[in-house]
Amino acid sequence: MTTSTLRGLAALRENERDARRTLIMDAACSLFAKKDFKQVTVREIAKQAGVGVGTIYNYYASLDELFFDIFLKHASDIQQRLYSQAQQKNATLHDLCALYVEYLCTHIPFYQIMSHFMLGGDLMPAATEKLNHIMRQLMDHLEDTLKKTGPCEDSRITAHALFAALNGIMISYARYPGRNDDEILAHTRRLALRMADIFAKAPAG
Amino acid sequence: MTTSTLRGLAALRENERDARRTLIMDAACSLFAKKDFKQVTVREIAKQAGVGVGTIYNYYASLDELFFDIFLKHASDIQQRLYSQAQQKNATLHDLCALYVEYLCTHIPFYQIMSHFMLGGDLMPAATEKLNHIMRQLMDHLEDTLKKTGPCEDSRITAHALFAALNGIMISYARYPGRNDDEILAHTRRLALRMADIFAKAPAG
Amino acid sequence: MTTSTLRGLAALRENERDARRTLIMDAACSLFAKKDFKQVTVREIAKQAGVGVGTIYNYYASLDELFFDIFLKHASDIQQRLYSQAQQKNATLHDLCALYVEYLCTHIPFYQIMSHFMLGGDLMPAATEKLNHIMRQLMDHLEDTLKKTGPCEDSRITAHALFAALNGIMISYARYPGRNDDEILAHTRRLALRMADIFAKAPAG
Amino acid sequence: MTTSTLRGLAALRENERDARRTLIMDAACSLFAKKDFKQVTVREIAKQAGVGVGTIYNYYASLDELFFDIFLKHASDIQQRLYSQAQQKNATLHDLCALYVEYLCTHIPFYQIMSHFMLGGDLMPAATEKLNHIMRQLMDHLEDTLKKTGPCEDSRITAHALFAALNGIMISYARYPGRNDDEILAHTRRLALRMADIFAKAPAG
DNA sequence: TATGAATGAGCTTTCATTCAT
DNA sequence: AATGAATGAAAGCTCATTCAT
Repeated sequence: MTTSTLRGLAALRENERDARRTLIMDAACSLFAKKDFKQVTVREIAKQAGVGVGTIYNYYASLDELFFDIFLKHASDIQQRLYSQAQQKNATLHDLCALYVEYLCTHIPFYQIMSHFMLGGDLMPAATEKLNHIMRQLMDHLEDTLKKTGPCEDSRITAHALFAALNGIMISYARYPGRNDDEILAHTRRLALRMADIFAKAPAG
Repeated sequence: MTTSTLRGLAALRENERDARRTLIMDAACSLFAKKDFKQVTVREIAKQAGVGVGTIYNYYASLDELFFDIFLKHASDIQQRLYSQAQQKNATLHDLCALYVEYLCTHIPFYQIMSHFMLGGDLMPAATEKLNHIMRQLMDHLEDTLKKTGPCEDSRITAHALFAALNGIMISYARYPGRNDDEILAHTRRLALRMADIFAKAPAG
Repeated sequence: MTTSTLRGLAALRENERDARRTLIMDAACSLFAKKDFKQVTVREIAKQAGVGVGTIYNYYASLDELFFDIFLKHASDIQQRLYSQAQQKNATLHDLCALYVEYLCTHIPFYQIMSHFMLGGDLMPAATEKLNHIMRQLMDHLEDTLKKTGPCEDSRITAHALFAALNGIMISYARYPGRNDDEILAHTRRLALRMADIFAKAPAG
Repeated sequence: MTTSTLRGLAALRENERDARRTLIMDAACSLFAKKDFKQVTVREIAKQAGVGVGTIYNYYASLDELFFDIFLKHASDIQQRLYSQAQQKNATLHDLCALYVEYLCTHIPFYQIMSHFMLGGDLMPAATEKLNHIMRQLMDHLEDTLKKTGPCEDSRITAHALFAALNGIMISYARYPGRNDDEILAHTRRLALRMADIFAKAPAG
């Protein structure tokens, strides 16, 4: 058996491993549609994924790690979308805000997980680093867009504020009691656009 | 025994009852300092409060009810502070934003509970109504302040946006991993002020 | 204050005490209509009776004692009815059986309590003695009726058998799943009459 | 691994599973000797069985299900015995009655559980069906024996009456206060035989 | 590597009983 | 005598995690 064959096998195995992880993540996500992510149990995930309970622990050291992985996947997903949007001509701050909030609004579990880790979860150092990396990228993107929109002296802090403001729309209105999904989507979208308006006119600082 | 004596006794008992409720709430809050509010158990609260487990159920039908009561108490508290601030001369949007965010920042458990109920908690109808009432009051207050700050056509939606933006500061930075409490307080305060700047210049809509 | 006055007062108090006990028993019985007697709580009884929880313990040392008192009351009640029936001309074994089973069938909680004490309850000596006394009276009554019905050498054991047989109708059919109350009453009644037939022709032994 | 090996393994597992269920049932039954079956707790059963608490819930969804399973096992057991007895030559109604009552008398917990489900327990539909099935079988057996014993027009209702009468012996005398086990066994046996006498001479109806 | 039965600490909640008023 | 708030042991049950196969 040659070295290159070994490398090929290893790659294959790595691929398989990733496929399994994705399988498990997807199973978990599909359960989030039905219930609060904190109520989803390992057993349910295993059943949904069609694997044994123990198998999950071959891929994740704990449930929290699985949840964090799901978070990363979504974060990467949204980054991708924002980047794609930016590639298009004339993409404005409005578009960015709308895209971001719509994404959150249609991926509530992602938002719940993010909240979980930001408000109470104790992340491991490795996770913290990854989180910071993602945040920095996102913040860069926001800052760039803000700069294109208008002059802004302290653009970094404004980017932070914008990020906060958009997240806040979710926490404040994503499950407003007594409103249905369509009403909520309409309201959050409207707020996102208003937020873009306001930040577009943000004073130089 | 005269009528007035009876009334006195009843009042005393009512006071005592309130004192006990406060005792229990305070015990719960003090535990929130150490762990996520969802991880706090009845037993711990009872021990902290120096009462029996059963006693708690003499005052609250369930843990969720206790948590909601804590939420109400804090919501009322912050309303009070905002109102007091507004009474003072020259209270600005900056002051309001700073006060609100500082309050949240120094009462994280309150924010966690709010998030819990807003993101996933199933509130009973009575609770929902109370929640809506509080929200309306707060929104009125924000709207008033915005109007005083400058012309604003669609001031209600702007108030909603401001509320969301301030809450978002918390979710986004209140427990930013790798920073200590002072740094976080400084950062959130700075963001609150920047947010006030931005909203003060909000376009008429 | 004279001795006779004191005696009058004492009697008054005794009456009042009995009235209270009856009040409590009736409250408990009215709750039995809604749920299994084992599920009825002291709190509920107190509320239904319009007295404080502690008051019940002024009249009964424990819940079991209350239940036993209820049992005694019903036992006495049914004795009374059987006795009245016997006073009438031409009262037959059929009448006795029908009356007994109908009584049980319309007083299921009584039957449940009886079962509770016979199958598992540890009675205090005093209670045991009372129970035996009642049983002896009932057995005498059954024996007398059997003797009137026909010659029967070992009439005592036959009385025991009849008593057992009638109770058995209840345990076996009082809550037969899938049948409504009327059907059950009809079936148990029919069985009671058949039982009377059979025992009326009981061999001399 | 061949198909037959797999089948072997599956069978082994099924056997193991049954063995575990039996282990748990036996543990529960052995506790019934000491206390009312309603007072037996999951923890006690687990300890007695030498397994963890959670293990029990791997085999039964609830305590009630375990109890019902115990009931089924005993019901099946007694059916078996009655059937075996019937196979022998000259098995009479006396033999049947004696066997049934003796079985109940030496398996009081079974009788308690039966009473529990018959008097108050809410059975699931599936359980009700099983219960009815068993009852029908037993009743068929009683009816057959009665027919062999003598002419009997309405033999079904007489079978019902006999079943009730035998059960009644238990509820009425199985734990008669003040008598020891031997006395009780002797008395119930005597009553069972008397009952057989009486039913053997049952009028045609 | 995949499995899933076993585990037991841990949860919320109930409720008979007590006792200070 | 009447009260009802306080109590805490005890209940049934859950579920993340482990580990022998």
